[in-house]
Amino acid sequence: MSWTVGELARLTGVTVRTLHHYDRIGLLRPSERTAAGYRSYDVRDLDRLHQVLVYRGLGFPLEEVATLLDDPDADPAEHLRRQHRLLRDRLEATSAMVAAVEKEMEARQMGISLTPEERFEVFGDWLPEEYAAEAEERWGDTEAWAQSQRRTAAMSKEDWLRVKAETDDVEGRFAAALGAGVAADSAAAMDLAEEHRQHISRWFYDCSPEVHAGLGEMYVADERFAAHYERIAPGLAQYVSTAVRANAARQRG
Amino acid sequence: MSWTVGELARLTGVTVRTLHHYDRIGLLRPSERTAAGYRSYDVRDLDRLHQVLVYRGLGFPLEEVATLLDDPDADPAEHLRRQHRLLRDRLEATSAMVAAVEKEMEARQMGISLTPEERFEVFGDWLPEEYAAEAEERWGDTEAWAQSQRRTAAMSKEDWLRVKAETDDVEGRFAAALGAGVAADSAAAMDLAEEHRQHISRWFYDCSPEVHAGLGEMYVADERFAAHYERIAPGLAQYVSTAVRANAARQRG
DNA sequence: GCTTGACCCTGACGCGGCGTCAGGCTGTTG
DNA sequence: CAACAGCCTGACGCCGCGTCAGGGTCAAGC
Repeated sequence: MSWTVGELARLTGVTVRTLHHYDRIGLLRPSERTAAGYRSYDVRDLDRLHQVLVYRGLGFPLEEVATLLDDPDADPAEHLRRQHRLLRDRLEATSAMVAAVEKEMEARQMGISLTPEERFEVFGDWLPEEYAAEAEERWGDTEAWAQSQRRTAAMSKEDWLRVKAETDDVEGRFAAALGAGVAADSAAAMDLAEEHRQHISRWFYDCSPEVHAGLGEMYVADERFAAHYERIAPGLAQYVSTAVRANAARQRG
Repeated sequence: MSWTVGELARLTGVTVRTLHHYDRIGLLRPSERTAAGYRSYDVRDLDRLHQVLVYRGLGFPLEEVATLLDDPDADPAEHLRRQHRLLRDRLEATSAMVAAVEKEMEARQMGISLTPEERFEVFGDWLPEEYAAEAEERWGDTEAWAQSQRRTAAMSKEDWLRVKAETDDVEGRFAAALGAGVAADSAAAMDLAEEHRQHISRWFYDCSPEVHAGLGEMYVADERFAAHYERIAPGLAQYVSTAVRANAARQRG
């Protein structure tokens, strides 16, 4: 059994133009041509196309796909293992994004009683603790988010203003410590971190030192957190992150 | 707080060139310029960039991203909902691909005692039942795959040759029936389907009519199955699929 | 006050991965 | 043998940037 371009295209969901292109660049040459010059693809070509499409779907440039598939040292099983690994990475990344979007949605619902102007007035632009549950999920214990939901749902606008004031206070003192050259892993900085942890525990959810350390990692790893702190003072994201993790180690040790 | 191009680029992981581009095409204009003409991005720009990157990551062309974000009727919550939906779709698609690759790997392991040449000699190019577990997963009852693993692991090369001969026989008679104009939902075709089902049950795993019907769906929906049958005779994938499902209905009823 | 080096600007060209004609040959069906 | 679907080979275009080139800006250190 063999196929013409059009048939293969329909079978695999790509366009005829794409197959022409792959022929031209040498990525997938039909194993035969008819007397009239028609491309004729056989089953090996189909197999190869399948591999090409997986790699392409994973974002590889076509030239690299060609070198991968033409490598005589790479057996089919190796391709499968590689593809499996890459697909799982992608799966993880996507579910992280899904979780992040869900948290954003929930955060919005949470603040539903406030008008956009009020929210902006209260939070400046962004309240990092809203995203804490993202860390939670990564470090287990998903009960915390529900807890946070319950507590914050019951909070009045005045409560929110107090939260905001406390947050500003701690963050301001972090920034001051950074500016004064206080080491991020000094006792003073760790005390601030501990205050920060208790602030979260009081207003949002039980924030164990372990969970707090997880948050600390996110303060530099997650662009939104990083941006929040960098906006207050350059280098603050790294500084708070270090202090928080040092404090967590101290609490544990 | 505001940022220069370079700072925003580092913060968000895009390149300066990309930000220039987005400015040029009007997708993300910095809300200010310094006296010297430097771009100055504020927090709203950061927010917008965030949205842009999510949509871009989902594969939207930039122009469409712009219209989405500039639509005055679409509030932020709607964007979040849309993004959530799309991300979940992608998640589903990716995990389907992961499952497919895993099945391929397991199938390879199953045939590990045969050299590639022998495998090719025995199977032609591809044995559809190897992939049955993919259907299994979709219709529950994952015990079947393990059963298949146990049985096939104990099979000799001679057994495989018998399997291959039986498979060819049934498929050949399906093709003949198709060629002879026998209706796919006729009793004769259903008898062939029943034979096919028992063939699977004998050699691989208990294949209930329900599971068989699931396989039947896959024979047209999955390009690899479809290709296998189309290679024997054009239209055979649809034919076998219909016969198998008709037989399943008959067995149930 | 001047240099140095990092950063910013605006063109302009190029490239990957095709989409989309155009102009012409092939092959099956009635 | 006509018609129509499907094949062929150019060739041009588009998107989303990468990558120079040529030149201004700004903070730091001498």
